[in-house]
Amino acid sequence: MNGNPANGKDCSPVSDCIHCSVRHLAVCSALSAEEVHALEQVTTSYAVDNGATLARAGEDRLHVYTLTAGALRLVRTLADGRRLVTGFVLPGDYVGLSGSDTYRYDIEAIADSRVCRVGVAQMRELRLRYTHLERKLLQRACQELDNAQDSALALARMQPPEKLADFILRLAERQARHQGSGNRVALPMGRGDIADHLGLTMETVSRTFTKLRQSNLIALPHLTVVEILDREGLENLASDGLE
Amino acid sequence: MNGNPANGKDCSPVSDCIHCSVRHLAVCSALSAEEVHALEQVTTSYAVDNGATLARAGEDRLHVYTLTAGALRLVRTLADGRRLVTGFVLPGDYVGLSGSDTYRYDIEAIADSRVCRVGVAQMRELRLRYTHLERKLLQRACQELDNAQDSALALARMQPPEKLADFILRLAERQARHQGSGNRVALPMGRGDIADHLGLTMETVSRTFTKLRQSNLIALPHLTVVEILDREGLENLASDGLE
DNA sequence: CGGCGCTTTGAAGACTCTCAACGACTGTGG
DNA sequence: CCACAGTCGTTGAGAGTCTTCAAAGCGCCG
Repeated sequence: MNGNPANGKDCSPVSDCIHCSVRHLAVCSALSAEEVHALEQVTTSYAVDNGATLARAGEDRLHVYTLTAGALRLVRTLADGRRLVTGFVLPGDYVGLSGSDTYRYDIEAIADSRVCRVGVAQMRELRLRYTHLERKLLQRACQELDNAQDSALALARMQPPEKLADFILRLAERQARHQGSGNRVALPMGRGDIADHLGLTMETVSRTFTKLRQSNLIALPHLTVVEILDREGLENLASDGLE
Repeated sequence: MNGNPANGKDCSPVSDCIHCSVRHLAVCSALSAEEVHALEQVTTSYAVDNGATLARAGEDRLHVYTLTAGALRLVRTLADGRRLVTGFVLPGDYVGLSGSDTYRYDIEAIADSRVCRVGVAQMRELRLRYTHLERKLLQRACQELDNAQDSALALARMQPPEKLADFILRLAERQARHQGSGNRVALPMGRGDIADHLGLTMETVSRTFTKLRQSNLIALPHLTVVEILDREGLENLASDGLE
């Protein structure tokens, strides 16, 4: 509810990137110890409460972020309230690859989170100074582009069970980067968020979860946890892409 | 029909980038005259017949392309034939921003075209040598990312008339970069391609065209030409994005 | 001029959405 | 510790929209 991420407590203006738990995942991994030091000078680490908004669509794009803990959602809203959740941000992800001067989506925390914030101007300077960083960002942008195209395929042409299977598998793969967790997938987002990410309604998402459960493809030990029972079956459903 | 782009005739192994008609639009614009010369050494300009396939999904990603004339489509196909046209490529556009070792879509010519082809290895070398180029590619990747997110919003949440209005306006904007043409938009792609780009059927696209025509928003002087009669009305339909 | 491919139009049907009520879980206050 | 209220998710019935299937129209090229 608090629009301002700076909540006084739990905000360290100078960070400790070297010991960062997601450094191996984040774009910072492109930097040497010395270069990381330069990054620290312009980085602020913030705690962000669940439900807080980091930025709103249309505002001047003043900062870029790297998530170190928790989860964010990127949301675009049409005039009449129709929503698209462009993406979910997990620890190690970078938010700031855009050609626009203004934010193109709201950035909202869906769990108690922690972000590293850098001004776009400072980031630009770092990019110019350290070509590794620019290279890493390009690489990241290409990956996100691939990812966006996968999402588009799902949005345009898949049926609800296929969409959900695809979503679960891709989330599982992303989480596997952190914990080597096998078949349990955490769902930090609500059913409505999943619906707005897959172009469905919350009701359809709910019905589809039950369908997958009744088919013994997944189990739902908790509202926020999916257990993959039949990975092959899920992958089969998600069609696994190309012809 | 011809899978091999090299058709013998009309293929200049050494190009003339300096006088290229789309140089101001393409990524090459980041290069100095001298640097362009280095690019020329590794570039081949090909004529590509309408209907020809430049690459297939799954093949090793050996080349990147810049389109200098004509039009291409990028196509992903599911096992059962469902298609998504990921995007249309117009002169000046770059095809090759991907994190994958293999092509993620078929690249097909939908008009008699001409491309500049560069090997990925050579391109990588140029990127390392000329940081302008890498910077330009990052900028381009960010723009494409923005674009992909706009497409996702349309795919997920817009209704057919909104999708089509949005599509026409965005195509018009892209074509305006070339000819300063005002209200006439060329449609190099067929109705089926538009359908597979917007997540609809060909029939729905056709019906929606007639609807927009009957609403006096557009005219269709030819199958392949749209004339925008009421730009404001179209933009209104397309909702123009944010809340 | 005739044939072929693409597009348009029409009618029936399937699917998801909408609307509505029920159920489960969480956190709070008595 | 229990009861309760609020939020979020699930389940059900009906309606609307796009799709599917089918046929006719149009333009292009031989």
